[in-house]
Amino acid sequence: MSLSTETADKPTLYKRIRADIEKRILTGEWPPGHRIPFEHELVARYGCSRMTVNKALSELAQADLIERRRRAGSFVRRPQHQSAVLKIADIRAEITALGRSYGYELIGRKQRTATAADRERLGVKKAGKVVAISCRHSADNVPFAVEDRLIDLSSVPSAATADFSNEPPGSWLLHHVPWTEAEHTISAIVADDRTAEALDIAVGAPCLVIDRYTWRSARTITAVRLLYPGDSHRLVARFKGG
Amino acid sequence: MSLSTETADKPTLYKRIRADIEKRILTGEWPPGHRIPFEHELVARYGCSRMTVNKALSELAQADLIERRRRAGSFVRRPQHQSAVLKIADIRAEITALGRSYGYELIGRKQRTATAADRERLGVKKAGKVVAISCRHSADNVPFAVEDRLIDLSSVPSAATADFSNEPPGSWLLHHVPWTEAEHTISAIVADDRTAEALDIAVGAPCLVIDRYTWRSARTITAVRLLYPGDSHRLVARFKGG
DNA sequence: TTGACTTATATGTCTAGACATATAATCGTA
DNA sequence: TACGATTATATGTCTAGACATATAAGTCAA
Repeated sequence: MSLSTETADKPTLYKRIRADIEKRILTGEWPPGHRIPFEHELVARYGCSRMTVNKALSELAQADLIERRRRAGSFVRRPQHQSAVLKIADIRAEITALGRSYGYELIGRKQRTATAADRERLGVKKAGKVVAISCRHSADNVPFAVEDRLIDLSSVPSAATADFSNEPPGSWLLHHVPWTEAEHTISAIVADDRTAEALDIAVGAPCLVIDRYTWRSARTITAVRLLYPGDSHRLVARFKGG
Repeated sequence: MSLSTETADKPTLYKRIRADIEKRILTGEWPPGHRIPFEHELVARYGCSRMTVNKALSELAQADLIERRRRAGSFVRRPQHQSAVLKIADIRAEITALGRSYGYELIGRKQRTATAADRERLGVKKAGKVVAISCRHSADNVPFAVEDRLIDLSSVPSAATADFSNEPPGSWLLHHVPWTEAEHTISAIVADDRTAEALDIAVGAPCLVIDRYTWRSARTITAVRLLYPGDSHRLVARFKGG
């Protein structure tokens, strides 16, 4: 029964409708399972055409905030705790975003025909050429992470001639390879001798491990393992894309 | 210049337009930065009204696959490696999904007026009542994770009388608290005496830590710390909602 | 009570227009 | 050459209709 709807505000009408509904869901006023007013009711309430409220509701459905069922109506969805948005920034961007100076150091780079271990790591069957890169990222001259990467040259031939001595391979790939899919696996290990030395931490200290496997339409691009000192690094994942 | 567009297929037209464009982006045929045909060109190609192609493009924009710029056109976006969807399942669901038997054991439960440490952990200023719960999850009778949780009773009064001796608090909250927001922080530690005993691992073994902080519209609900054996547990995050 | 059939209805998709608005491009001027 | 004003244009939003379709709800018979 609220009025104050006919005076046009700054945001567009469908956005206002969407925001109104979103607010009621987020505050808990309309709990999961609650039926949202029918389109024709919203049309009457906001004094607009059905296409306008339809656009608002469609976007809420696309964002998984509501569920639409023919003939039944639209309903608030139960929160899906099991998915969260994990921000895994490009390391250079991550460090500079923290206001710290970024340092990069190429430790080793080898080009070879893929070994059995390489093939398994990349998930490919054929034995093609690969580049193996190992490097270290630092923040304010303190080791931040060590990276151990394999690039499949049959998918990214230009990586054969790319110069990784100044640019980290992650940044290079981001700029040279089109849209990709990726899978991240996160685990924890304790530092062995080599890792401890590279990260300048004690042997046996905890490390956070990110294994990222990247492909594009069933074609492997790269596999990378990142090791962070576990007590100083944090990965933050936030539910609902905040 | 391809025809075969006037014979109606099973999917609706706008979905077909969206799928056509998505495919070209995913295969790399249209790389990041590439300008997608103008709406009026797509209108001509598909022989439909502008609203139809607009709906297709709007959804692609909402999914961050393309970027739309007034007067300039629509462009393929650069892949955003820095965000991935992390599936953090309810532990019971996670274990049963693996086909293993789920075991739950309440270790301790205390109700108290929030201490300074509790208040800091929950991010609240006022000293209200809280419930502190400690429990253990197991899979096939092997320790899977230990949980240490704080619930703010001023936000969730019904938790005061809830019985957590058989139902894990995470599952209970999922069913009793409306839509929430959450932030996850992931780190690594080495097991101390108490943790090692609870998880049946060696002292000094790596552990993956998830700290989850949950709230609803600026109101704190719960803070939980989950400890997993780091060498046996893996968190999988997949880019682009696979 | 149960199952099969019918009907009402809310959403799903689409059209052929309209005006608004941000901005890339162009043109003109200092 | 550099800067400011103008213009053209692609997207952004919206309307008042239309028909399609899945399905909840009601109806009727076995």
